[in-house]
Amino acid sequence: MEKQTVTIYDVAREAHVSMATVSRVVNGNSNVRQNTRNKVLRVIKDLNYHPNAVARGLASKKTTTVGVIIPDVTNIYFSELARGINDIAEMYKYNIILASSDGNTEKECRVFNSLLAKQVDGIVFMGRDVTTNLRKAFNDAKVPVVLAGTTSKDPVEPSVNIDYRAATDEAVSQLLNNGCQKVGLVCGALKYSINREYRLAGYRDALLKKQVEFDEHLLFETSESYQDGYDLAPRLIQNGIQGAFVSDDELAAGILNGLTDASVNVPTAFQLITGNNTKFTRVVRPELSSIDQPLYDIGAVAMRLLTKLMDHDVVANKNVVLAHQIINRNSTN
Amino acid sequence: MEKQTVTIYDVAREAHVSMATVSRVVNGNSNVRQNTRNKVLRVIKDLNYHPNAVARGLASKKTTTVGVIIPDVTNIYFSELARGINDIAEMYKYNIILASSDGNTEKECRVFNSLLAKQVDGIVFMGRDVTTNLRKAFNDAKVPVVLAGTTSKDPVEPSVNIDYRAATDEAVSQLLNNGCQKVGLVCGALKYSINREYRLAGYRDALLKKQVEFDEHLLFETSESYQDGYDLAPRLIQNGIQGAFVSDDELAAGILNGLTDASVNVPTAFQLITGNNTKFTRVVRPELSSIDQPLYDIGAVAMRLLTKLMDHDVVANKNVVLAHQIINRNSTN
DNA sequence: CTGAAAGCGCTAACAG
DNA sequence: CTGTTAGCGCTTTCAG
Repeated sequence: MEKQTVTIYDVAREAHVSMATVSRVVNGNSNVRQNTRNKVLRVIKDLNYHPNAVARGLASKKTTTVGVIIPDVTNIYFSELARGINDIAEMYKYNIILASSDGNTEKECRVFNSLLAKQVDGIVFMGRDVTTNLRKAFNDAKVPVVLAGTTSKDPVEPSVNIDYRAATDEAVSQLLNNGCQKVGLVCGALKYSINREYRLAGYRDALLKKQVEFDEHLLFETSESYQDGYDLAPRLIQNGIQGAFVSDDELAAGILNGLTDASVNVPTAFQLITGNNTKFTRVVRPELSSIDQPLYDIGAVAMRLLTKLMDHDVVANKNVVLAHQIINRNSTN
Repeated sequence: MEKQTVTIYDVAREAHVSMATVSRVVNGNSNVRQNTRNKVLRVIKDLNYHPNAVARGLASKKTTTVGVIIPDVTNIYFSELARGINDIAEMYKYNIILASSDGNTEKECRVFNSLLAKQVDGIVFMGRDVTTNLRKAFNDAKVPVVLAGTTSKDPVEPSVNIDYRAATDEAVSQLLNNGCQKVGLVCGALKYSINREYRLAGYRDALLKKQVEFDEHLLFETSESYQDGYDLAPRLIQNGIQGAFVSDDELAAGILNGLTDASVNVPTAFQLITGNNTKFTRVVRPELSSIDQPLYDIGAVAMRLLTKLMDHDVVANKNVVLAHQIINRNSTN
């Protein structure tokens, strides 16, 4: 006893009008007499008609669906971005096809193409970099792509970020000013432009201003997990560092706890500033000072930018830079 | 200079075969001579043909897309489930349309219907309960729905969970056995069946076994946020409790820190067991003892179950209950 | 303001 | 093994 799907044709027949008219009222086209509209609306309700978005997509060549590529949903940095993206997408009546990339560059390309196959109207990309292959795919696509919280070597694609370089500079400068003789930079793989072109550069900027020479032993490249941070703590101490800027909050939490467990007091003996100001900064003790990135807003603005691009609106600035600040809690003096 | 989309028809023409044949090779149908197949494959590559999933969806009435309803992506409990769902969906070549509900019952219904409009082949629902309206919508839908990490009053829809009642019972029993005279239950709104029908029932089970009388002053209904937990800590102390089972990890983290800041030592003066064993349990100090829910697996199994349902496979048990355990860390003796 | 008709790009019998 | 032929359910000119 399969319930027969009721189509626009059924409605048209029952309402004694044409499919075109039904289509018009469904789509809110004003060119329909009020009387006719009401009649159709009634039949729609009676028949419990629901437009088929797939058919609509095929006919109109617009799916009102956007693709969102995310490295890992369980990473709070990305999920905060995703929430901003989601809320604005919803506001503009777009659905989201979420695709995980695992931060795997090959998979990024694969899911990107699968998103295109689904005829999404646009794509928001989150990742740690944009590889040459991926950039090529972006260019070949006939739908707009915007990067959210994601940098690349050159800012050729539309994007929304904070100024990571300046932010890192500020954080490191503060540490230096706070009396740390040696300040470390702990961050993810330098093969990623976010770390190499922005954070490392900002770190060097700060050093330069203080006329402190760059020492590669104070640069710690690691994966950004709690455990990695915890394990790294002893090495930090051995290197005679009194402070560090850490790219990721979970990583920083690990370092903090590792330090504490090694009886190194934070912030007395070691100061820490982390990079994302996620929930983790407030859960640990002492609470972590952090660069405050407006993650939700970055996602939201990125999605808003995408809607403009999809509507072929003119956008003055395709590379939005949102404001950041440093929030001092108890891991700094 | 819009690039013209190349269709199956273009491929057919260039390869001197029919659309049907092209369709066959694209879909891996074996009924094609190797020679023909190669010829078509070459043309596909030459023309850079990519099948249009929307057209395919309309023609075949299957979109290879599933809907996933989630209260909040930034909630680690749900995002861990989502990861399991995602990975298995990927394995079975399904895309995911992610829809946020904000835990809002009315919105749950709305997004459910919008998912159906998109012609998803099935839906995984995450939430804190299944309202009557929603259940009605589930029943009226002609695609399968499975609940992941989500309970309801009666287990009528397919679902994957742990035995929350037994788990709560165990946790509370342990607290009682550990010498806590008064054990509190701190959980989210009792209007949700997960709290009322399962956690509270489990709490009572434990009490009964120890012949401890139920005291409603030891039951704390609250929203599940870090701050709420922090603010709740003083009240817990005032009520003369020496231990509590807490439904949510962020909530528990707040309580823990609130207790610590009020100079109440955990676990000496107060023991805590939390419910989800997420990252938060290991980031705080002392580390939190917890019920260990296999969140990833719950999501994964739910998605696997959905694939079976979508394929109309026979499934023996539509209400899967996965094993849990209690992990003792440093918030219990 | 309304209707007729031609697709959108693909799958799925059915024939051969 | 391959081709023909209908649609899938809807939008969209184009007439009127």
